[in-house]
Amino acid sequence: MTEKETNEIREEKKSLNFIEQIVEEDLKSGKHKEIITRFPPEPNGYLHIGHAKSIILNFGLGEKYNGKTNLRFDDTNPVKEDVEYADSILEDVKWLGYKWHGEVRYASDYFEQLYEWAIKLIKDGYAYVDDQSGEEISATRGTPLQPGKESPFRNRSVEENLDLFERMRKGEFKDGEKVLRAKIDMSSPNMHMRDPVMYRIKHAEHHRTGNKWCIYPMYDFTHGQSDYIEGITHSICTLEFENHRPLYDWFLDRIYEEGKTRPRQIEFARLNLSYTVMSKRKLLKLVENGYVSGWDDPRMPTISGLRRRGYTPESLKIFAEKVGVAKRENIIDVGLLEYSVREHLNKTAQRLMTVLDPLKVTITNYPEDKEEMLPAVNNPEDESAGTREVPFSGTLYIEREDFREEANRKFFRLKPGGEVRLRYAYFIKCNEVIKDENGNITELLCTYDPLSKGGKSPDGRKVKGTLHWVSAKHAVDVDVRLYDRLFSDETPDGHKDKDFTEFINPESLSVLKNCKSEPFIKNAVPGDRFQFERKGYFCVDKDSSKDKIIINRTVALRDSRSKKNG
RNA sequence: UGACCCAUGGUGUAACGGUAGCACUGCAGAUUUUGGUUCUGCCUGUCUAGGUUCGAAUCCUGGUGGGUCAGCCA
Repeated sequence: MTEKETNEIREEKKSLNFIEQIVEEDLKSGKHKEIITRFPPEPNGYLHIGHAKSIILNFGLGEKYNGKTNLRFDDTNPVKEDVEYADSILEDVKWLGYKWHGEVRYASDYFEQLYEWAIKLIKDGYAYVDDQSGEEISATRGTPLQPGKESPFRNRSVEENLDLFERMRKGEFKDGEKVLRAKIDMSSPNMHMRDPVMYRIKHAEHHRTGNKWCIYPMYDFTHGQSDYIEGITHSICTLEFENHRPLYDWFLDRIYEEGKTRPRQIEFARLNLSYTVMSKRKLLKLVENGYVSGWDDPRMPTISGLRRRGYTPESLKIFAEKVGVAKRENIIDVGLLEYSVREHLNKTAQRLMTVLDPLKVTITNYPEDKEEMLPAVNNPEDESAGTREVPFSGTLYIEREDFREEANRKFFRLKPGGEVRLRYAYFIKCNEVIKDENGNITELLCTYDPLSKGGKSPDGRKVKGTLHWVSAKHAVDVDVRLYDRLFSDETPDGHKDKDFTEFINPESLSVLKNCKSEPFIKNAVPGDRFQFERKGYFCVDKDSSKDKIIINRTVALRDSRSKKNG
């Protein structure tokens, strides 16, 4: 290898994000021989693009450093969780292309162990049963500026605590009657250290443990220990858990046994995207109030929505890579997400010609009844994709916007007396414009140049415009759903006095009926992706039936024409 | 008036005490049978005030600005 080549490799080497740096240091120092990360969703909603970032981060780390990544449901609150959500989460992770290590894990599988640790803490004088009501606990917790007050039950004997806690488990008390709290410091400047609740009573059926338990551990008493049980080395979460870290460590300090892997919590900034909302609550509102058709509506920033919209797993990985990982609050331009799909789809998508807004064109000098098949390239970025045959005839459709009666110099599509190329077909010249009684253009009469077959210039004359087209006789009617951003404001939930729903874009969906596509589309099945030449990337929707193909626009092609004024 | 965290072009993200780089966006141009792709060039940045140092985006201190925390949610 030459010096130049090694330099190039060095230059191409991506710099590490701060978590990768920590991982590499831990591996290098021998702190860990192998890393184990985890993705720990609560099954209480659908995953969104922000979760995708986290999934890609965690599983990506596992892959990159030859470690493992677990998938664990943080299912400690039975009243909010549901198998429907759990199933969708599994589907999304699989779709992204990741395989979790071993079986799916559940925090609920650790309830017995957690209970034993709770007993240990009681015995060691680190936990107590509190009889105060929720309101009382809340009122005595203090504020960030003022210390809290100790519970009158804080100094119960170990024996009494043990007895009470056991009876909590047995179901002797009603919801809210008692809780188990950690005995830490009611005057701590960190609110999470003011005797946090470890267990609460909920006589509710759990989606996995059924009615076995009526006490459920809180997140803080569950997460770190679950990490510990699984041998997680790097427990990566978002910034809002930063203040929980002292508590995460406090519990671990009390149960940790020498020689075992001790997990480290690391926080990074969650993803925010412009022109959308990301919180589960708000997404739920969009679904419940019918602003969208469901969690997988192609306008939703959910993984299932993006999938239906036509995004590829690869495109989301490209996106995650470009977005990076850091601790700074951020709002990513949705344009970067769009750029990422285009980048992937440009290299992989089958090209097709589809006319979205048809205008009839009759080739007056083309022999009546004649048809011919013309070869077209399937993907100019991928020679191995080969070619296909596209039928041509004397009656065609072109895009209505590709013709203008009055056109300036910068408009180099079809105009009266002007000549354009029909892609892979012929040069045509417009001779006559036919209109209805209202003055609407209904048809164009053109002539073609037989010598320009294949779109080649027979005499070297320049024809700047190239249009897509479809033979009328062979056209397949399809419905196309055009999507635009769901909100008209960059940060719809960033206004104090206005609800985010006020910024919903009324034109986020428009449906085009009877678009004309070439016959190739007939074999398409839901999920198939195409580039409709000159228009954008599209994806066959699951709503398609045998007699009607329905297509979603993933994203339009970049368009430098609309930015200038051609 | 507390604790913790953060601060680099319009947006993201590097630089680990030694020339502020990359990507996206924007602008200009080349190529082009997609006004796509590709290629070239350009614009724009270290929150502020001190300090340490031969040298500071980087280390220290004070400000300023932003985020998180008062669920028996995660």
